Amino acid sequence: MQKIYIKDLGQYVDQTITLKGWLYNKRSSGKVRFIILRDGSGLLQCVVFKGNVTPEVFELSDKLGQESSIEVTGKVKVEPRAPGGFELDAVDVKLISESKDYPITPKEHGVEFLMDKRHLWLRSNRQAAILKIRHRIVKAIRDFFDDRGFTLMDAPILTPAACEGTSTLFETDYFELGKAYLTQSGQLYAEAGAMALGKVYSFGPTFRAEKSKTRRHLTEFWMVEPEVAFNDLNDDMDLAEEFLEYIVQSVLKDRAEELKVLERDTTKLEAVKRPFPRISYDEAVQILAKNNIPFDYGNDLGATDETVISSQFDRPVMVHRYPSEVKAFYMKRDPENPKLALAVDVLAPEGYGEIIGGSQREDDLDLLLERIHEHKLPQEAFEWYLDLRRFGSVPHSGFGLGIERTVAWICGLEHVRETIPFARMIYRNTP
RNA sequence: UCCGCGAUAGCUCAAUGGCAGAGCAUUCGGCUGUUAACCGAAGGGUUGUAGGUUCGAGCCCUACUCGCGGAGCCA
Repeated sequence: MQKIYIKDLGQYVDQTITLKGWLYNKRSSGKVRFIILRDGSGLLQCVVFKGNVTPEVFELSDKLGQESSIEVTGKVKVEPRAPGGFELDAVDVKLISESKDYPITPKEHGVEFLMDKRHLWLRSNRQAAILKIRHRIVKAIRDFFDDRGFTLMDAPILTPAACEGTSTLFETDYFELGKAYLTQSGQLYAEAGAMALGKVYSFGPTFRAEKSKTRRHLTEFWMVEPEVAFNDLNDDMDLAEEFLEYIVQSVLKDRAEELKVLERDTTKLEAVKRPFPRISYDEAVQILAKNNIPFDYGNDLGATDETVISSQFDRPVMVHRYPSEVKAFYMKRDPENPKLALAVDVLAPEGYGEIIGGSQREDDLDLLLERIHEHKLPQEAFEWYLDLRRFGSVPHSGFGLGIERTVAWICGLEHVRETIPFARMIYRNTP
């Protein structure tokens, strides 16, 4: 049997149809019951008049608990007052399975309670809107790279050693080979892919065992990492700004309704058009000085520093050429000033912080070896990576975009925990 | 790891050291167009845990547990 969804009701005006779903909320007034039906595609008010249904059905419509699964048959009517523009004049209601004492009521709830009930919280209109926008962002990411000749090449999740040598990693036993670690980045593997296929991207979950406890951190998060052979830092920035513009404009075009549910100020998103401002680390430090923010030259930018810098602009800002000491070993140094790394961070507007980190990679074998020793990394673990410089090395660059921070920014959310179906955080790994 | 804040009904929150309260949810009743509907009634409590001060502690003190916000680190 053909299923009919609420989002398609416009095709069925004045027809009698059957919808399946869950009771989102209900109201009553004497001999009329109003049932708000939720079917995953949208919400619809079903009107149950006492005279239009059997006494048993009228009685049932009064007894239904929130989130009971039901089947409603009725005539589709145009109703300008209703959100979505339609209403169902019910002639029959069938109970599929009852729901008693549903814990999430239409009133306010605290964060802890909602996170404990995350498996049910996903049913709310707001959470559904976030998940649909996340999906649209992921689709935009795949479309963007697929349309530009990139090949998807995912990196392994279990890795033999730290990719960057800095972050704390989750560790697990790995048969006779000792320890394995959950990946913190697919980048080194993407570099191997770029040497094979020219333009690649990896897209998957990454893990950090850092004890970070802020609105921008998860222990498990998703990252997309393009890597392109023969791209220098400027090409990398060109790619990043075209990419972000494409993502934001795709969501604006196709998820206007969901952004409205979230009460997102879309004028802020409409401003996200190329070109993005590009400033050097030195210029960023000057902005901090101008705003009387104490800052020691040579340090990495902190969360408040990033907020101050990004608040100077109405679109994402690209900060490039950081002191190489605070950046990863694989980043190429600026030939014009070897104290600087050819790195770029893209800071989202409105205080959402760093959403992209990228760089041109060190392509010289001897310099890369030097870096590995400077960072006291075990050379044997990176022999395969060094091979990429031994056999036809070329300039190349890439970046990583954090999906959850991007979703939080585009949706205008307070915390990344709402951007992923089931968040993993330092003090929570359930449900 | 560090700094700050918090924990009272299923949920969100009140309660000068002196009777444990409200709204929502639940149950019952009312209303023929409700929009987080509304109106009336009822049930619902070991005040996070363990000690201490006091005639008397939800409230003051100590420790612990859990949570929230932030720092560092990062996307």
